[in-house]
Amino acid sequence: MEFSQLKAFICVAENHSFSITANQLHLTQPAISKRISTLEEQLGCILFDRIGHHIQLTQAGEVLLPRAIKVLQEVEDCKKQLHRLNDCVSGKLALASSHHIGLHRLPEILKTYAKEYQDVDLDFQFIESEQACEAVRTGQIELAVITLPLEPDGKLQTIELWNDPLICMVNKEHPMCTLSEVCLEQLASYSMLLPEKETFTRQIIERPFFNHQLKLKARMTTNELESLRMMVEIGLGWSILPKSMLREPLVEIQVVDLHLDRKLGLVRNKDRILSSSAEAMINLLLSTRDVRLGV
Amino acid sequence: MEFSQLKAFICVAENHSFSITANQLHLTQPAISKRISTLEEQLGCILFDRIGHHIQLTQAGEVLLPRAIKVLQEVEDCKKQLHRLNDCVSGKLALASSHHIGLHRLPEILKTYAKEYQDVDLDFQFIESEQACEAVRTGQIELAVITLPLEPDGKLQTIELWNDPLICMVNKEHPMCTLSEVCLEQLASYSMLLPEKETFTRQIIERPFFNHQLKLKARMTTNELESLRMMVEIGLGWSILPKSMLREPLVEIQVVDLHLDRKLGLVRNKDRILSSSAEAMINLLLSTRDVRLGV
DNA sequence: GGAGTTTACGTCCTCCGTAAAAATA
DNA sequence: TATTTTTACGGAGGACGTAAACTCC
Repeated sequence: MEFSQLKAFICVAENHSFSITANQLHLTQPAISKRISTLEEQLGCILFDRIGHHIQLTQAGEVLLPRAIKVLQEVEDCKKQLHRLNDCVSGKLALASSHHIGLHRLPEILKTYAKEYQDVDLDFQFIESEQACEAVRTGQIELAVITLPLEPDGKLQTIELWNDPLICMVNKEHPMCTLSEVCLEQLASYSMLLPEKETFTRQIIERPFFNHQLKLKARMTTNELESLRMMVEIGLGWSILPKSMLREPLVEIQVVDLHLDRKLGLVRNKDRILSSSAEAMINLLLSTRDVRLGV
Repeated sequence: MEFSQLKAFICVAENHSFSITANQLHLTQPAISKRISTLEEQLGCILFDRIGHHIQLTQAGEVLLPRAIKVLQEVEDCKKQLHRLNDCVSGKLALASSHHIGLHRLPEILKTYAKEYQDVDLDFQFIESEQACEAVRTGQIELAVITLPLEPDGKLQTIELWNDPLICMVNKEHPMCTLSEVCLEQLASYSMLLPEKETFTRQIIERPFFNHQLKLKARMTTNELESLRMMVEIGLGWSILPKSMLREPLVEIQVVDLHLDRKLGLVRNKDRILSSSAEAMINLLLSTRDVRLGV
């Protein structure tokens, strides 16, 4: 059974005529005749009585007609809804972010989004930036708002949103506080605290020291910047953290020739088609983009 | 959009695999690949994300899946119902009969039928036998139980059910009652009453007199045998009526070499497919067939 | 004779399968 | 390397259109 056959069948049933149907469907009479007879053959029952030139439905035809109409109606609805997908934001959005961003940057945005797009079923979770990239790569999540990786990934599209300057900070009672500024060598001589291995932020921090063949005296690592700050606050050593996290009793240490920052932004899979909900989220995020990035 | 495409789409969505789908549908992998890509092209949207070897639905695919399943379900239901038509008696039955048969032969049959086949929507009407034949010919009614025509009609199938002997009857005070039997010539000399022109019964009555070049002295005609009998009863003349209608104050007159009867039965259109309800009615009517007809 | 349906036949197009390439695990 | 999807190409089957036969009005 084919859609074209059902279309012809319905048209013939409504017009009681093969030739009128042929005109309406822009085909020839024999084509319609064949379509109907093929349909009848495949269904194993006659659909029309041909009483001279008068065509009328058999009992089987009467049964089929309303169902055929319903089927074609369904198909039309399908097409309409698919076309409307582009205009209407709905469906599910699997979104992830790192803890730090999720706590400091996203709350306002998520609030606006949830209010604006109430039809979206938002699935939000905290994942480490690196794991988030992997989840985007495998398609488990659609968007991730994270610390962007230093190395581009052929399968991932990254969009920078915010610049997050990183500064060196210590407890105000640290010996370095007496110095107006320090150099990398001095800094490396003090014990310090690092984010966990394999994190993008750690790579950013380590790079300048590596370039100068300096080895860092890392006393501890942790996976969350919040706990890293806590450790700095209780005097376990210096660290490099987002400037926005500076607060009592921490103070910034000026380091010669060290101007670090990390790029925060979103990641998506190049191979995936964007859902309407994800597209809306991207647009919302872009509207909060740092103007400095635009330069 | 084609059914085969929807089938492939559903199968791929369920298996997350083109190759497994190909096996299940007894096709090759490239065939499935093409079906899906054609469907995507026609719908104007991508249905699956191809993330490496992992296949998963896009938002558009998620929208289409339940609807596609519904459409195919509908189609399956159609086929089932059409196949079940043969086993189940339902639908509409447009049936007609002449007054006389409807009043004397059908009541019991209709009662049985209505009780046995409660799903049938019975449309029963009284029509003169000749008009009933015409209505069957044009397809307005499906079956007619009537006095069968003398001449066969190429488009109509007639099935004899009952033999209805016709006898000559008069009011018991009629002069002919004194005779033990009469001949055709004597009969023709008395005024009489005839069914309306163009009726099958009238043709049957007139034929023997016509064959003997006798002219009937018809005083009146009427379209119903009941009223014909009434006229005979009040002494307007003799008539020829079904033997079953004989009653006080009517008596039968024995006529030499006159053995008339009419065949009662059903008529259907050879060009029309029998509905299940009509088939059931035919079977019921056949079970009441006069055994003498079987000889 | 005119209109409508069916049948017959030639052509074109579509869809499938095979084979090879590209990409991924 | 082995598996999966995509692309390319050749062949078979189906669908349409033209033309003619048949039927009915």
